[in-house]
Amino acid sequence: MSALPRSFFGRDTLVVARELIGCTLVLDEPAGVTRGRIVEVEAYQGEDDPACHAAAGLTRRTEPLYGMPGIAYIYLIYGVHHCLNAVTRAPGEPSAVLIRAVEPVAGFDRMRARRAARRRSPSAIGDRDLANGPGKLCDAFGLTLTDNGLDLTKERLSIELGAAQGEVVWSRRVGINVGTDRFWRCFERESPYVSRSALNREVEAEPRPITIGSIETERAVS
DNA sequence: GTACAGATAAACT
DNA sequence: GTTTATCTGTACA
Repeated sequence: MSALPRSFFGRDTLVVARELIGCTLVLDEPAGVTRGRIVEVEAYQGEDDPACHAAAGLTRRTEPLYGMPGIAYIYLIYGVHHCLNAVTRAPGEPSAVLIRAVEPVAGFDRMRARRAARRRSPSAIGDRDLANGPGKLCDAFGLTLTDNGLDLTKERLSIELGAAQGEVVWSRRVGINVGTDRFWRCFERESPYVSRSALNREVEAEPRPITIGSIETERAVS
């Protein structure tokens, strides 16, 4: 297997989001390889998307969003957790896919150790809870602000092609107070490895209309 | 099983 | 000084 090329990421964000479902996030370290199947993502697209960090325009923080597709945009949220995004579309078109949950495939011990290291009590962490959320995922893969700007088409952290399993559905994005009209979260409906907030959600099935290249005309579902 | 409060730091106003 | 694309422990059913 080889890393997805830059051309994969340099497309419409909703298309990239959908096709990332089933792909494998790969961390290659001297200690071993850590792998997880992506089962849940969210799209954040353009300065016109009020929930996208680029809605505030180009700043030092949002600079990666305006850069090359295939770059990792990692930021700290609530002062505690990190979130991993893959930058999409062409340079100057700020957008990204937030990787929200993966199904652990390899490197269980490293994931468990890194997750446990950031918790107060040493209670056991089940496989389902290793990476079923954006913050947990970054903990499990050891990703921090120092990894912001990593090139996902290179060796250390990459994504390999894969296919979704079962039904794939879309819902509103979570954890935000604006832009909630957009059904831009995509996940495997039957996967036990999606985040808790993906359960019992109003969803719509595929196929859904996608207007390539025009976020203004993107359908809002009420 | 669900519900809630609190943690904590970087970026921005 | 305010905001934030979350997780965890504790409480209760």
